[in-house]
Amino acid sequence: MYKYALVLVDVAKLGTKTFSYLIPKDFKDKIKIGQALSVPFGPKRKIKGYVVGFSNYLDESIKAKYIDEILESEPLFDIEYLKLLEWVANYYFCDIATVLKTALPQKFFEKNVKKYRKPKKENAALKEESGLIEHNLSDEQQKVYEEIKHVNAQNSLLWGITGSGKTEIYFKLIEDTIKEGKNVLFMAPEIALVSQLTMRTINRFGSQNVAIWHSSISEAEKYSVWQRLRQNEIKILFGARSAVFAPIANLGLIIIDEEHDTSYKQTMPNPRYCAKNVAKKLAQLYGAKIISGSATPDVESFWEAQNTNSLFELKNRYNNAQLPDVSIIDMKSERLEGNLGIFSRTLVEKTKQTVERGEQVIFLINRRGFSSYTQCMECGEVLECKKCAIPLIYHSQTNSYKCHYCGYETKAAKCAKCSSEELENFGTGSQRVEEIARKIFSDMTIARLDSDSLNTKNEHIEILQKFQQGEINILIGTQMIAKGLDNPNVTLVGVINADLSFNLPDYRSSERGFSLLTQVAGRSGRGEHKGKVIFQTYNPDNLFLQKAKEQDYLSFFEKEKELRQEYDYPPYSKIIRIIISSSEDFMAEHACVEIAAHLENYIKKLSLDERIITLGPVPCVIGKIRGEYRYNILIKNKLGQKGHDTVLGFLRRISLHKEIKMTVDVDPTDIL
DNA sequence: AGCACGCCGACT
DNA sequence: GTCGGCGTGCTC
Repeated sequence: MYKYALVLVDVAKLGTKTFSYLIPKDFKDKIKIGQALSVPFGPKRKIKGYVVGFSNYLDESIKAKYIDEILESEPLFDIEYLKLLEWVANYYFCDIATVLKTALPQKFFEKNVKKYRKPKKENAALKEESGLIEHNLSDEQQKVYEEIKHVNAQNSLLWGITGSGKTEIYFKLIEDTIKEGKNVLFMAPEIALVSQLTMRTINRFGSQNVAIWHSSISEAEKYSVWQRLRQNEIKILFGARSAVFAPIANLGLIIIDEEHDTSYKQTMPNPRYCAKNVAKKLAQLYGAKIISGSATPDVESFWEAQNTNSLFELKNRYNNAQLPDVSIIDMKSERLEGNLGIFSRTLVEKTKQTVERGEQVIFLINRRGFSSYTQCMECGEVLECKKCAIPLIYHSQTNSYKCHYCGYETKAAKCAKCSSEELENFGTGSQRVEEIARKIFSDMTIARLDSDSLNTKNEHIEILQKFQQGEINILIGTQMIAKGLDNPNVTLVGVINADLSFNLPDYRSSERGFSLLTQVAGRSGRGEHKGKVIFQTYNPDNLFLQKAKEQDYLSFFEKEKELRQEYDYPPYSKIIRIIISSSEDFMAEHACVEIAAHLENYIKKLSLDERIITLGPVPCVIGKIRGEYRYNILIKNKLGQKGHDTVLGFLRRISLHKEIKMTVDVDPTDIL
């Protein structure tokens, strides 16, 4: 029996440090790894902590105190789980307490933790509709399924064109895993897709032992699901990004659907983890397998799958549905011929024809709000957020101007410089598309779906349901409608401004643009009728737009790979982005210059400057957010784990003036 | 994070 | 003389 318990204390900044506490005699048999405790800390505080290890030795200079109380009778996690958290903290440059805060249900951090009691009622949201339904796989699906089943690789990538029936293969693998007595984590990029998939799964496997985990699930529910997972009462857990941290007992299979989707990466608070990457570690620790799937895989994932012989392809649409016919409309010639509107004549005509045939239409406009910027007609000033260096976006719905970064909103329609009220809105957002569409297609039913149109929680689902039932002729939406929508009656997709997707100053913008356009094109013609897709553009010659028109991922990949290699971008390097910010512009800049110089020097001294390339400092593309001025250092690491450790090790030793903030983003999804 | 200790300016 | 400013450092 051990004398001391090593306790991870629930205090930020002390994340990686553990404290030793004496174990009282009557606690000896009860204390296990992962147990939540109350411990004395400092002269007059009692705080929460978690057991992360044991020891018999303690330095003589330290006088240990006794553990105060056991807060949960059962441990919250096991040793492997702890290793996962430690790995996340190390890799993503934060402390383990921060990871713990993200990973565990908030209920565990409340002051008065009650002992867990099993809920009397079963989860009401999950209604069982039917038992096990057998689905026949097509020959191609069957072949791919067998291959994945017998491959040795831990991670497999299922690359299947839109509508090829990847889900059926997932289901088959889930079935096998459950038969082996193991459990499954099924991740989808966002909540709407999680719900859709959950319904399908329940119809297939029944509601027993299925649970959901994402950011909109209540804390009480998470708490209860956590306990059920720990007790091996759940066989399939569905979830978004945060579900990688759910403590699934006996994990056998992880499915990552739509793996190209950037919402697997948490961008905002620390830990800025990517659930795909965490899943890899999780699979390693528990000996589980991963199946990722997409029609347009992440360039890095595809590259890796190719190089590890773990790429599996579905070439045909299920039921032999044909891929849609895509055409590009040059909006410049449209203008020259006198059409100054946002809809090309072809799109208007095709829309009318489609709706007349009783089929449905989707318009994609990759920008919410009414316009893209508002300019003063007296002095030329563009309305800008006071706290962020980006334009305010006019919203016709609320008749106000909003900052899409900090959420600032104002009704004041006045130029900040000359107070003129002569303002004009330029550019096209989803609300303008809706307004104009309602005029042109006045006899049709039109609905808009973007993050502003969601007044009530269920509105999103209601609109989608109406659309699925054919009550809506035209659905206008931002990228959220490009994902997963499976309506066989949609035969026309119009992309209002295909250029928007490619023009961000970011190394991944081609990839995002290609993937968005391919995904949204894939919504068209999923049923018996062949689909049509129209990309409207001012840059008809854009190479990646051409590739998206041809729906040729492989050719896109080859081209993109060349560019990435030329500029040392992933997969030929790993990126670490350091953002230095401060409310004082010059302080941020000065600190950033200094850090960049020191870092560069350090790397040079180690003679690693050939393989660890530092860029910067440069002002961020968005130079100010929420009143904080921002500067960038970009590191391209071609030295793998060693390079990573070198850079993060250096950063950990930096101490900063209190006016200066440093944010480290490992493997960022964008570098704005 | 808190909470103490500690070393300098204006006050009953 | 002391009350209190928050800079610095420690918490098993």
